[in-house]
Amino acid sequence: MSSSTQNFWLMKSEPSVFSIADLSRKKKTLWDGVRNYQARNFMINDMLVGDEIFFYHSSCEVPGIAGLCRVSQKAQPDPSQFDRKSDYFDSKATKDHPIWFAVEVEFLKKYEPLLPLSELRKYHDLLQGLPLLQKGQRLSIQPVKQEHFLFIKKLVTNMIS
DNA sequence: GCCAACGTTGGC
DNA sequence: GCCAACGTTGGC
Repeated sequence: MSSSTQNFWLMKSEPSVFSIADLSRKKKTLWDGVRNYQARNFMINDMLVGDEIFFYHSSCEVPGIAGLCRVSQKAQPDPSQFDRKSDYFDSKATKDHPIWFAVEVEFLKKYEPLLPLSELRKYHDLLQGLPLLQKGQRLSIQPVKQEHFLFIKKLVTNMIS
């Protein structure tokens, strides 16, 4: 994946914690609190400024793709790992040797209504290999193939019009 | 609330 | 390095 061209992603968030509406209000946010090595490595190694991201609502009444954002700053040490009062505090991390990283993301669009997971499942043939649709897939940051990304964008457009 | 699937931890 | 036990994720 580590090319200089644009990559595409899906990032999960529980809307009760941070929703697409929150991002549209803030415009930009540091994607902190990721505590999974695979997700971290995607941020460090593969996420480029300008990469587009589906903002996914998980663990909620209607899980699905709730909007679009993009990487506005490359990965930097996640400050929450140093914060004793944070849920994301990590006693093993030091400023010289941070463990966790975060990219900054910028709001682009809110999808209204969101594109439900149940709707995406109807296209499992066309979306073959999309991590989101794979059984047991819990990764909070997932790569999305360009063809899948464009197809899903089209679904959103058709759904809204 | 249930539970399958997964990642992490820690004893050996 | 193995693997059982545990904690977490997340759809339903």
